[in-house]
Amino acid sequence: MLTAPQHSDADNASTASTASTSVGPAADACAAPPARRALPKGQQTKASIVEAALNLATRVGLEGLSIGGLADLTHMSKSGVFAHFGSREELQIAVVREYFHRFEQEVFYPAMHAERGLPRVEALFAHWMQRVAVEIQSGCIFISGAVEFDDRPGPVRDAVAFSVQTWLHALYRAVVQARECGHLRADADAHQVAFEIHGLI
Amino acid sequence: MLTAPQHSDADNASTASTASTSVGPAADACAAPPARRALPKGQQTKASIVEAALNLATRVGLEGLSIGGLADLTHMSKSGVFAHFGSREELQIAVVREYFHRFEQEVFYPAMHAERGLPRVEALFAHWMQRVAVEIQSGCIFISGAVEFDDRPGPVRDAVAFSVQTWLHALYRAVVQARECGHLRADADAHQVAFEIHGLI
DNA sequence: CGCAAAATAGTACGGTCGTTCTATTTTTCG
DNA sequence: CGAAAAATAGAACGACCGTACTATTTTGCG
Repeated sequence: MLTAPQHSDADNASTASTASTSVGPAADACAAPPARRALPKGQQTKASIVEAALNLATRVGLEGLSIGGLADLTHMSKSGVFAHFGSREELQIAVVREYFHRFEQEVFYPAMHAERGLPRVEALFAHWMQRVAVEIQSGCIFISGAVEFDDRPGPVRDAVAFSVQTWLHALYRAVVQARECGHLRADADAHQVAFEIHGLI
Repeated sequence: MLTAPQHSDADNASTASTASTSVGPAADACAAPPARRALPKGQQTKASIVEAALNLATRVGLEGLSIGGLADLTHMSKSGVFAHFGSREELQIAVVREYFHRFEQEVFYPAMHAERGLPRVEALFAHWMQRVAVEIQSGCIFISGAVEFDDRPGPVRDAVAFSVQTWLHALYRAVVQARECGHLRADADAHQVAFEIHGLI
């Protein structure tokens, strides 16, 4: 996990990350040996719904998501889709979380294999750029979400803000480390640098 | 006008700029002497509707505009509001145009009083910043609009794109002039400079 | 298998939306 | 003033939305 204060993933039991390859804590209550149980049908389709929602959201924004639309895309009934989330808001939040999760997987973790310091900062930047390049023509959910929920307080806004801040903080730490390693001038303002890198994108 | 290829304002007859102080062509079919005719009631309320829509849109985005909502804000009936535009899309376009118009008035024209070259570029930038500062906490329609209509082709998107491009082009010209005046190094990429100024905001 | 539980479908309700149509009021102008 | 024209109101429509409720199907497991 990035720098999450707490994530409360236990009570939710199903953020529906495509494959529950347990990135984090890894220890469920179930002490199942290496024999991977086929994940209960439900979460499977829930994951596919979130997948579809993710694709859709990058094009129409979080606010453009509709349960009926997703029902069509996934060839299900509206109520079938609805049942998995309980509300539209929960669905939006699930999408944000999943997006964040992929961001972790595709940008953050790979970059951690680079040496501390400037190389790591550069790796973060490179992976980020790569991801943005793929998304070009669609849109980053964090950005569009931030605009959409700019002044609309609520859980969805919170989820977006949390994700963005967590990411920004990780970027900030990498910059600090780079300075400690002497890769950056000692008088460089780490916050400022992180912010500017962010702004570049 | 900025650098508008053509604007087709004649057929529309009523972009409802608060006061029709005829910035541009100035020559209507009516050859009225200095005696300003009170503008026909209709356009007057249309202008006030656009005004309200402008305020609303900076907070909820172009996509968040609803005819019913505006009807409440302006103490009119939905159909009363509707009649002025004929469609929601037309209303959105009217808002974009009005925003553009104010941008002209408050950013572009004042800056033209500055000397050609760097001073003018700086004036453009300063007025722009000033406007953004006032809008802070609400939002620039051009930016939110660009995000919202990112991949939703249609007249509204076109209107937004046209406005942004026109503005950007004006900025570009100012930069070119600055270079010609020797205020900027000759090898500076004008497009790049304009783009980066834009990015700063 | 067989049965409980989970997943999904189906239907319906109340709400908002953009739009249309028809009346009524207000403005404009000869 | 008075008639034509413009502006506005009001009610109704169909579409879509999120959600709640009740069947029905499918899954998982002893």
